[in-house]
Amino acid sequence: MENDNNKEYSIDNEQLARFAKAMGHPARITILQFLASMDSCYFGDIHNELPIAKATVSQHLKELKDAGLIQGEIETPKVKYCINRQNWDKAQEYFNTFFATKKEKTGCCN
Amino acid sequence: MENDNNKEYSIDNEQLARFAKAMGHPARITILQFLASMDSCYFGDIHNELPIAKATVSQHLKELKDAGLIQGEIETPKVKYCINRQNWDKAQEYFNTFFATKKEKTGCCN
DNA sequence: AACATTGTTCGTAGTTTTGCGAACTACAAA
DNA sequence: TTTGTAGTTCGCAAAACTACGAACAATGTT
Repeated sequence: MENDNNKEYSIDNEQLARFAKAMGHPARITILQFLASMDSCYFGDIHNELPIAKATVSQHLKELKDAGLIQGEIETPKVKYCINRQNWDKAQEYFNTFFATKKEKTGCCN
Repeated sequence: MENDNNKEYSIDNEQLARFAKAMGHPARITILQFLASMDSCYFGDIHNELPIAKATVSQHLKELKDAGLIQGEIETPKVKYCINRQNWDKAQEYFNTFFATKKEKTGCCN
């Protein structure tokens, strides 16, 4: 009988991959780091930190928002962004757990 | 005068984004976790853990190798893969530092 | 009302990613 | 020599990503 393992990705792995993917671009890393270093700030300030057009910045912010890492709030006429601390902590935990993976098996080819 | 900040991504941010991007797919997370849990194993064992064709697995492995997170070694007629511990540790440090970002500024919109 | 400010959304273009089957390479065994 | 095993590479297609300028929306100012 074939080894019909659970051939799907676990929810945790999906979630971790999702966080990682959101962090998978230097502009988004820069945005996250910038936001993490303060309470909050406006779109314009973020745009000012980056070498790309505002339309592109807006897109990156949307992706980070979709991944749950940041949140935005309209403060007419500006838009204030900040880290979503809850998910930020969650992401940190995911990464910590991931890198803490211990060698539990002997390896399938020893 | 315009605030002509350093409009480029730092090497560190590029590197972190690179690692994150490599981790930005559930299949690759699964592979990394699998390899991290043992000393090493063969392509076939990895393929066996995943719900995708071998050609696709091979591609994912190549990406992880390019990102420096794993390494492969021919052991005719098989190919043995393992975590690149040096870069793994480096990645871990990058993520740790990233998530440890402290609020040093008051925020540009307080 | 006309204009300025702040961002988002749209349309477009080019690149990259993801995935697969088929073909191929390298070696070992029958 | 033919066959089998273990993976990689190729060629292709669909989807997603990255980026930009232009157009737009929402509000405030003159």
